[in-house]
Amino acid sequence: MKNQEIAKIFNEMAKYLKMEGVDFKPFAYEKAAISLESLNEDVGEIYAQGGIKSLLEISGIGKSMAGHIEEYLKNGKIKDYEKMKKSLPLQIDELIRVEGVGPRKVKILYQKLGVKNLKDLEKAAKTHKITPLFGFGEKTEKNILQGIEFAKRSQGRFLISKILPVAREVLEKIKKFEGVKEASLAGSLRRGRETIGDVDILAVAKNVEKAMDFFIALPGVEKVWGKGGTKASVHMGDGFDMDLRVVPEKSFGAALQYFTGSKEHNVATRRIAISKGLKLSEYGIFRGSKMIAGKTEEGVYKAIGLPYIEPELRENEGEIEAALNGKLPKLIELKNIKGDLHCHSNWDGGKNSIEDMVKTAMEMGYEYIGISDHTKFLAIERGLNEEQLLKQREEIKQLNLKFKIKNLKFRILHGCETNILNDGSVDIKDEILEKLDYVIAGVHSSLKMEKKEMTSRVEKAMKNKNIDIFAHPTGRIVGQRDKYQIDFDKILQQAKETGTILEINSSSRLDLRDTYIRRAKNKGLKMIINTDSHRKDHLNLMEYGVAQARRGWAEKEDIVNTFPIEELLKHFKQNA
DNA sequence: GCCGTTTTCGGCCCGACTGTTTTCAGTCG
Repeated sequence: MKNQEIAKIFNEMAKYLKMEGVDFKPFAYEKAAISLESLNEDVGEIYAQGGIKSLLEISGIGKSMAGHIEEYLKNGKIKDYEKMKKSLPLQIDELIRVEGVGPRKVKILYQKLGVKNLKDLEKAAKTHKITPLFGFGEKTEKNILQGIEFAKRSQGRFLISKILPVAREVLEKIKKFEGVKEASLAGSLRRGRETIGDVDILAVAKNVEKAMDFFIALPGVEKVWGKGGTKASVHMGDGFDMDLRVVPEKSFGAALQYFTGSKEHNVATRRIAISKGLKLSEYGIFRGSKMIAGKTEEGVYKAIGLPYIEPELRENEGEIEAALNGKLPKLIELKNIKGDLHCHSNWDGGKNSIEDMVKTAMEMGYEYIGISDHTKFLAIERGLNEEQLLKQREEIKQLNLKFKIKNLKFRILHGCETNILNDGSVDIKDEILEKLDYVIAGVHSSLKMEKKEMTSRVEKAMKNKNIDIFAHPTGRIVGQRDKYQIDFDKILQQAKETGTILEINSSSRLDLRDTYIRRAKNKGLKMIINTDSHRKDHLNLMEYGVAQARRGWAEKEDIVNTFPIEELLKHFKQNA
């Protein structure tokens, strides 16, 4: 599918246009990109079927965009884009990732200082070349350096939701390849970590050579790093590396255990093996030279006196002790989820209608969905005001009625995502919030507030008896933004006292993150896993929130949207 | 650059904050 490739180019063209200070055009390019991204059919297919004319039917695609698409499909290039790159040859994406640096600043930095990439930018900032520039200053320079630090930390790692679908596709192909008996993902991807460096795949194959050749010739492979007797390594067009290791069948479990890691967990398990007079390696468990286990992971753990430990727990953060004492958690599973309560519709900045969102939720086997559009403070998301909320409530009421008539067991809940303002109040009147089924509140502005101030700001919001869920509690966005300053212990305490549910956000926020989830669980708090969907296909992100929850040792009972609706409602303040 | 019935031209994605200014541009959500 060329959809994503073209969308990426359109997004970049939008940035170039922004650099030039062009009005509105960038928005048109971004809109076209979103449209392509969320298209279910292959744009190449659409074009092949109906030519330019059918391209024009895609929303946000006009004459000019259709022309670009045609050009790309035919020549693999878009002339206008090539021209832009030539006139300003720099790494926009990289530079823009630095918080506080946007397209306009990038252009100035390039023209005045020749900054082309992150490295140039860092050098310029460190040698204090930025401060004297017109429109810049000391503070900007300092912020840039901080931004670079963050960008560096997250470099080379990819968000799990970007990688897992690609990795799964490859895995399926390998599994189906002739002579492949078994195959599995391993590494941090299998442990469900929020970011992934590279993908590890293990397989058992009759003909190692053939399996390797198949692997390195897969579509999406951009470069082959190498191919040996047991391992092949490639670079994918999506930007990450992927390894395939072919291991003997009798060692598959041991290898899987070893390559799943983490390193810390492996050190601990090997230590236990040693204490029992055994040797654990990626080839198996040995007593002297005799192999006593290794075909399956379960067998490996059993041989050292442990029950099976779920991959998400393998961080040597107490899972070994828990296993020894029979106290391992029974982790929540994706299939336990009965609904999603943080979903946006086209009433605000979302893409799909309430009905479309509902339909998708039903197809997923959910029992309920909660519509929680932004409220008025967030102008960019076209947040709803009091009046609009009431109007929306009417529409939801009608839809619910329709389901009842059709005798379908499904319910739409009506909520909203309010904004916690600087003083801890929210932007919708209480008498309106009271009427909704539930209310989400989140911090969306003044993120650089001081810790004490931010903490009491949120504490105050939690005390509001209409606010049921505190969304994305620490404000971080993976790879983009650090969490804001907040006293998390105090937030946990306040959540406990007020019965506020903490959200685990499945989108690129993945916030709460694993360690915080565990702290919340230990405190006996209830959480909810939501997707924060802005369009229907985002509803699928749920599994990443679940993975994060599993890493935080969460069980079904800790997560309120595993409950049937009647029980779920009991956890909201007004019904408690 | 896209879109459309209140418009085929003139609206679109706005408001707060920051850091820089001396009245505002750029960035962010």
